[in-house]
Amino acid sequence: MYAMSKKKYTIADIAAMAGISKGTVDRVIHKRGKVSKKAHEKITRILKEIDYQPNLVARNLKKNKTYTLYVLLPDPAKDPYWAPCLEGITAASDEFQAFGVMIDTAFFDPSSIKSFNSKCRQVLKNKPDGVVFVPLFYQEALAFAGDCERNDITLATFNSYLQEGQASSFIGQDLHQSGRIAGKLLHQLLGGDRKMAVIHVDEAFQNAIHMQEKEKGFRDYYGGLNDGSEVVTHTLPHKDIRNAGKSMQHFFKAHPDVSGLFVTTSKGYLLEGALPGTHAHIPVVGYDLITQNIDALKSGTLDFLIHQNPRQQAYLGVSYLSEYFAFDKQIPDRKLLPIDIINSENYIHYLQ
Amino acid sequence: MYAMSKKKYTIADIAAMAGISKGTVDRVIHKRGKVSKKAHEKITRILKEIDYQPNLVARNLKKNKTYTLYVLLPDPAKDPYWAPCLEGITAASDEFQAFGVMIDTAFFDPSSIKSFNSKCRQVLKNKPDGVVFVPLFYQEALAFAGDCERNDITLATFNSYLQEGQASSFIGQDLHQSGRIAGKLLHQLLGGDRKMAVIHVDEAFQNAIHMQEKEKGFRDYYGGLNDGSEVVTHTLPHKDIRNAGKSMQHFFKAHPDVSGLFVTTSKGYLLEGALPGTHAHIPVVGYDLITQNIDALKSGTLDFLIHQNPRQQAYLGVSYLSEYFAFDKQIPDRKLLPIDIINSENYIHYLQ
DNA sequence: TTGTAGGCGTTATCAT
DNA sequence: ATGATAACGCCTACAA
Repeated sequence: MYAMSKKKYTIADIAAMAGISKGTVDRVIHKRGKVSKKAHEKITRILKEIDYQPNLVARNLKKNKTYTLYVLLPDPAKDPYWAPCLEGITAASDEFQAFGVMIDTAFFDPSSIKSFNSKCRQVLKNKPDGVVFVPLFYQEALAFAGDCERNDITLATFNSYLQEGQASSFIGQDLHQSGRIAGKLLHQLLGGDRKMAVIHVDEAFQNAIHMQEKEKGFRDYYGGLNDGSEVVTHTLPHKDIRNAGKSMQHFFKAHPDVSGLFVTTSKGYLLEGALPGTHAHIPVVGYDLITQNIDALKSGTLDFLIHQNPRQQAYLGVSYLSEYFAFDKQIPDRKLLPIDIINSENYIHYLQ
Repeated sequence: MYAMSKKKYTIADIAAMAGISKGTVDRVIHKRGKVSKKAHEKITRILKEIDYQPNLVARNLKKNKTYTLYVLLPDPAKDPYWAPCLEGITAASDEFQAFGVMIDTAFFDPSSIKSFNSKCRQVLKNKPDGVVFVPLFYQEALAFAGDCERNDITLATFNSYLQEGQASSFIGQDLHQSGRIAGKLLHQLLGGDRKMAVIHVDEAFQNAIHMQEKEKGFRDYYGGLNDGSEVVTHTLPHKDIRNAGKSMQHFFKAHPDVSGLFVTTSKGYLLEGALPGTHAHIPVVGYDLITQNIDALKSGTLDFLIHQNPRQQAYLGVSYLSEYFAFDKQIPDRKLLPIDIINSENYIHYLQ
């Protein structure tokens, strides 16, 4: 029989034990000074002895402050990747509004720096206590983070990595490792000594760093095999997206011996019908559970998806700040989520 | 700019708006009667209008009750599968003890019904407010659930399914579907028209239902292919475990054409060195992130593991009951966790 | 340096 | 049927 919790003492209890008033105990607990050495020692000893845990409920009620958080998010209407974030935000909002945390959300256009800057100004004008945001544009995000710091606004970022520690927390994934995972999956499907292709497909330049990290991880994995495997890279730039089929045909003409594809963005579904019909099926690993990708998973165009769990990222960002304000919890400055492997049989559970 | 939270009203606010005292408002909110029709109507209308949300912090402080929960768990020392549950329990304990929830844990021997019954009696004697337990022994667990219900003890179960709804909640996985996932993985690795084997390896009979469900899912998947695939089953009973190699050799003599294995328990690592060296590598899918399996994953004996996330199951069980008592939250009567696919590159993120 | 007296929002009790 | 009041544990202001 293994007990994990113990009796709870109140400040009044401690005051009684020490033969001193509650006020003095409180001063010791909060290190406000103005306490005699004797009293300080006695109380400190008791606190240690009983491992005093303040009643957060009472503390919170007393404070009775309401905190405002802003979430700054790429518009899900412009890129469905972000849609699940709303669920996560709503869940956290429901959970913490009872504790006085109010959450507002603002969208920016993921293809417009101007839109981002404009929303940032709007958010700053509202003087929230905390901000959770996606630092899609590195320089601008850095500037915004500086503004927040100067205004004593606590920060959490997710999805994209901004900067070491500071006042800001990061929630996301190890992109390099996710590239390795993609490599492992294709290696498992195909065996060794193969020619593999990394395909970068995206409409926006902000993903460049993401894509590079993923590619590095992928190459890292295949390089480690030392079995004669080869990796080539093909980029489908912005304007070519509607001609994905054409572009891929050219690519396959130049590399007829490629036997597996790694698509570094959520645009894997574009390969539907763009792969040479003459070949047997070519295994493809992609990213993100957007509906088009799930359809492609079911139809067999895509074999595996890597899930970045945007819902959970947003949920955690909001939760961390909420718990920080409501319960004085420490904010972890780095939280890497598991890298989920998805196929046509287990995707459903991740849609929630 | 998308707002998700609204202003908060107190009972005093409402009383003032209605020109009535707080006491009457409280009576309406809690349906205690002894309120005139006129007052009732007026207050109800206001409550609806402002969508009144009681301040849970204040309510909780007022109640100021401490709740006791018991977790009844198979002894991790007897089966390492359960070890991560302790982390989950500790995490939930840390989180909720500030809200007056005390959590105790008791272990039973997973191979001894007597031990289970004895611990059950011990738990009942302590008259906790809630119990989270693993119903490993169906009949005995049913009896215990009945005892709890009679003693007004709120229940949550995890890992094994006990019974429809009632007062008890279930947290676990869709085992049938996890069998399908194993099928899909092997199918992805091997292609169609193959002979596959389901291997049941276990020391204890309590897993029988689990293993059956998983096998059904697996056969269901392969049956759906309609491509000439075949599935055979081999059971390594309790006493043969040390002779896994021998038993598997016999099996392969009878079925030399088997090209993939699905091990329905956490004992997949026993196949290390038990597979015919003459063959090329035979793909194996197993269950659970215990250290031996992870080693086997790294060495290449196992290709994929399915993660049942015992840590999260225990965490959620405790959390649900804690939130029920501390915040009057409803307990979901069924929570199916995602079925995580693990290989040698992504296991690390699931260990913590 | 120390003690005391409210008050946060909700609820239970006791008068009215 | 209704209203006033005290109490939960913590914290702050003010008095001693």
